[in-house]
Amino acid sequence: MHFEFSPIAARDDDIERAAKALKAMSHPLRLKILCGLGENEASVQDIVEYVGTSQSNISQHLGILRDKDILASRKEANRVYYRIGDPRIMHLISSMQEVFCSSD
Amino acid sequence: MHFEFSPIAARDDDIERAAKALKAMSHPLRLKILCGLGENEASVQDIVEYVGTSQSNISQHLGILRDKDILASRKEANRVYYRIGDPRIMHLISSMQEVFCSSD
DNA sequence: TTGGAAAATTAGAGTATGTTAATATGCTGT
DNA sequence: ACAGCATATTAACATACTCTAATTTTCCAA
Repeated sequence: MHFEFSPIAARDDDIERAAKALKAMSHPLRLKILCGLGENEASVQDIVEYVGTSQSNISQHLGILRDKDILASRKEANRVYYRIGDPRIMHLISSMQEVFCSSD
Repeated sequence: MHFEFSPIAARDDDIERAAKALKAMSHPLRLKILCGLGENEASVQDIVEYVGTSQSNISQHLGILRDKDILASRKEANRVYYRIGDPRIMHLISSMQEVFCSSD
């Protein structure tokens, strides 16, 4: 093996963690939720309107993001507000925007 | 709707493209290949040894990454060499390393 | 041109994901 | 306690993924 592996190497646990997070983010609706949220928070209803699908569907997607600690939630009266919980995830989303969004 | 959506807004096509790319990268073996490659290139055999699974399995994962234009390939004699084709993808992988890898 | 290494393809089975529709839970105001 | 809105959960079905094992293709060397 004459070449150099792992110039950007990573431990296998890091790989696993990253892959799980990416997988959770790699659904169009979930990614839209994350990009739409940005630094703000929004209620489930707000998100339903923004994304444009059923309440049940959104709730399930939010559950996935919450379970993976990508979103944090806060209950206020009748409503539940979601926000991006981890600043590192926020950073990653910004990077993805730089890579994939043409808006300069 | 009293809050601000889309501080990091993105067009739906951008979201779709990004989600597809993320999905392709969000498998542990594929992510390991990408992180292992970095700026270098490697033959299929090298990758098989590095990742540690069957040739068939690696070839299928490489095919997925190639189809999504995440990897480019080059044939030399008997072997096929793969590398990260898109500098933007390279940038994204670096960002992910910053976010997920503890190595400082 | 034949043998063998390197890589790709195919088929099949098992598992996971995503959607819809229906139902349940929880909270608020009265 | 009750009515009604907001959110979560469940079940069922369809689709997509992933792995293994077997086979095929491609290329080089003798």
